[in-house]
Amino acid sequence: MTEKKKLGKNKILKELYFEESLSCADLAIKLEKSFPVTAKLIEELVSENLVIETGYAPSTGGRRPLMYALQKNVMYLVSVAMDQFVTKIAIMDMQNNFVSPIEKIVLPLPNNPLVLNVLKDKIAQVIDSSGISKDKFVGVGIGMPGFVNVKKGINYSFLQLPNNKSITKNIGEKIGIPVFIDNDSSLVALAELRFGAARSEMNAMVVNIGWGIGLGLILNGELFRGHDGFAGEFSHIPLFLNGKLCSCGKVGCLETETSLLLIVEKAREGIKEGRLTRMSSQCLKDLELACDAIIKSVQEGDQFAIELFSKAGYNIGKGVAVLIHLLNPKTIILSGRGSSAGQIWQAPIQQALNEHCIPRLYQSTTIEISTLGINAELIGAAALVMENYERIPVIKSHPVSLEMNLS
Amino acid sequence: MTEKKKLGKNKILKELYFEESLSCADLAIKLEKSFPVTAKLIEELVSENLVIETGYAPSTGGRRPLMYALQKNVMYLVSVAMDQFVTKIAIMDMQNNFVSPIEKIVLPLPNNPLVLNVLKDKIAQVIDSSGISKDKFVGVGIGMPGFVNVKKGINYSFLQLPNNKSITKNIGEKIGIPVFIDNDSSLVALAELRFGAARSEMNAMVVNIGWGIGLGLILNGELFRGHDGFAGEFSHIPLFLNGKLCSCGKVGCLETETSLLLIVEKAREGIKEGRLTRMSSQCLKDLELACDAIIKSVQEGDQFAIELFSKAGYNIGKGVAVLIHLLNPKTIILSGRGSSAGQIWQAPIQQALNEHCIPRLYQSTTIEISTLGINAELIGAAALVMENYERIPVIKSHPVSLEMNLS
DNA sequence: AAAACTTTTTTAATTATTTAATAAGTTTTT
DNA sequence: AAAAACTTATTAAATAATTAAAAAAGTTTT
Repeated sequence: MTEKKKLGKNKILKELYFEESLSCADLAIKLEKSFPVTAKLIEELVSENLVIETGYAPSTGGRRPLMYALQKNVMYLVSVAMDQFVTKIAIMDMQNNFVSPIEKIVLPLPNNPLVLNVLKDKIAQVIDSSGISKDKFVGVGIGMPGFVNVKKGINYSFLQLPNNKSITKNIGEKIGIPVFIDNDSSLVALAELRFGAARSEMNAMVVNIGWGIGLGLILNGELFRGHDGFAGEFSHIPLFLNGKLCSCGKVGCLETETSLLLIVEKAREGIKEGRLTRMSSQCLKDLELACDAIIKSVQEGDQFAIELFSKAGYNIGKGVAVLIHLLNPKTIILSGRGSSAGQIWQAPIQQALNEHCIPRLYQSTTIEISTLGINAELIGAAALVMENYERIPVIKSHPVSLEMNLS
Repeated sequence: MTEKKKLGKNKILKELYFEESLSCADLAIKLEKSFPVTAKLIEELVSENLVIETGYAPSTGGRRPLMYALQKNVMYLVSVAMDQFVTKIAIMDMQNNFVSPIEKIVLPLPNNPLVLNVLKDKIAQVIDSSGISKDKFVGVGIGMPGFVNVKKGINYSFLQLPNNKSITKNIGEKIGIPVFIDNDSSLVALAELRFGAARSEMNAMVVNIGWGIGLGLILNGELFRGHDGFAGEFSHIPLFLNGKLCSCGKVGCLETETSLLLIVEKAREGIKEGRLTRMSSQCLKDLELACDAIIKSVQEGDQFAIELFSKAGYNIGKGVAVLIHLLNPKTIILSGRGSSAGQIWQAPIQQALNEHCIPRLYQSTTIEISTLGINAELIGAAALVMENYERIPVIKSHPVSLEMNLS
């Protein structure tokens, strides 16, 4: 059927997005289709100018495979990464390149009824000023903190519409392009799974070290979201008997003992108390800059900064010990803003595991630092759109235009 | 192909085991095959006397579907449920009935090199004395505590063979029937998923309240085992700062604050200290009988017994709060030996969730008590064999014998 | 340098699935 | 009460997919 064929073609495009370049044999296996069927679909995609032949790959002991990749300048993605304070918007191509400068706007989410409209306007503006025709956009992917229901397109924490209406629908109607949303930490995990340190991993925990401690769970090779899409509330597991009130209203959450927010606060306090450090109270005023400054100090060997990260790392490790016991992952990936501090995390986390984990369990678990760093969420937002690519109804063929032939 | 056909037939037999009775239309959907193909396979299975027509089901608004079920007395399962002290062996048919009395032997696992041989002899003996011919047994399913690698057939905690050789292979060679092993709590969860309170659930946590606090995770409708098969080590998550040494060598594990073992110990202490209760130190001597006695006392309203369960329940609740935050399940099932105490668990666990869980999360999670009770592990062990049924190579046709026609 | 082996691609033969048409039994609607 | 709508079952023809075999292009071994 023509409907089934389209699905097959979309799957090929999706696979090529995630893998960059594949042979017909590879694709046949991934699609779980026979070789002849796959070859035919590819042939059609090539004639539609959506896919190109990229030449022969080195032989693996036999005939060299002819490789295929996505055509350039034919499809684009809009990716949006929001945190509690700042929102970043970018346009990405099918090779994971940023094709326009990353737009950054200050947009505080809590108690801000204007967020949705500002966001819509900004996305529209970015698309407009890119000069790329709208029908070349596959979709908009948005990552945001809070309790996000992916299927319904609702964020129960921020950006709420009256009657819990779908914000993906709302934005989509304004922009004219399909919209997908997910929790920020889930998208960080998705980015790591598809393009980062967890690539092709079957069981991995991606810890998003940011203003809170987020978690994206990769189970059986897929992002796990739970029954309502709220899985991964790592920040608020009750782990400490410290009597500290958390932003969520409970007491003793993991977040009360570790997070970048806490580190910045403690740094500010320390300086006030006259701790010896290369950091100044001046450079810690703005939250984002403060965070960058502390991480820089860590890398320059500042003892106070290292102490702050070590303590935070140990407490993350206590949380990770719980994860390892419950889910027996192959690897733990440290990602998000805080991961740029790099190897500093390893020792204190490992220490916590030594103390709180059954040896057999932690010995077979590795801890790795993200290579995607601060852009993980943006990459994940783009990946989110392509994860859903089969389900996007509109698929246009792109005939070879004159300019294209000339270029 | 004949190989593919066999696979399809085995899948039908498997589906009928788990669902008891299905129409051709149901099976076509489950197998993801077309109606004609499914109908043909069923026809063959009927003529091989493996499947029987059970008449017409009530109409759901159209022609009444002809239902199919597994033939009786054609296939049997051996299921074995081990705990640290006692091992139970049963023979089950395809309708989940125990066709022989459940054999119970005292068999302490720790530091006992004889376990494997005793187990093999006992299984052989049970099969022998059943009078059922060996070729009617599909397989042996065994649940056991410890770190079990399902695929490799190894238990790293007990029953170890030299060089970490597969115990499933070892037992299988002696018995002459395929053998499968899994962790006890995983099998309890499997039983609940297939025949119990978690039936057809997509996301559920099955808490196995026994001598420890086990956990079986049902994620995306399947039993989740983790990278090495060790997922669900609920008993040993570091949750308390109580300084109590756990059997695992660590400090502050969940198990140090809740388990049936702890309840029995505390009951014994309480009586020694002269607590007012209907229990006597006499009836608490034997561990299993003690446990039964305390649960009976709870149901009879004994205040001391209820107090013990309430405290244990609250601490289980603290652990469950962690599960809910991390995995956002739809339901929590209390199963295993302790679940026979029934509704007594509800209040203290709910209390702990109120205190330690974000409202949005626990409000959409239900807590249910198992209906399978003490036999959950045995049922799960049988289900384990059938979960793997497609992969079992030997499949015999069972021609209608004379006696069968006469009966 | 030839033979044996791998891997990919192509083609033809086989097999499976979908579709459509028919029929039978039920429920809902008119 | 009869007609319409719906679900299940059966069959045959049309369509599509898989499998098997063979060819092509390389690599490795003898």
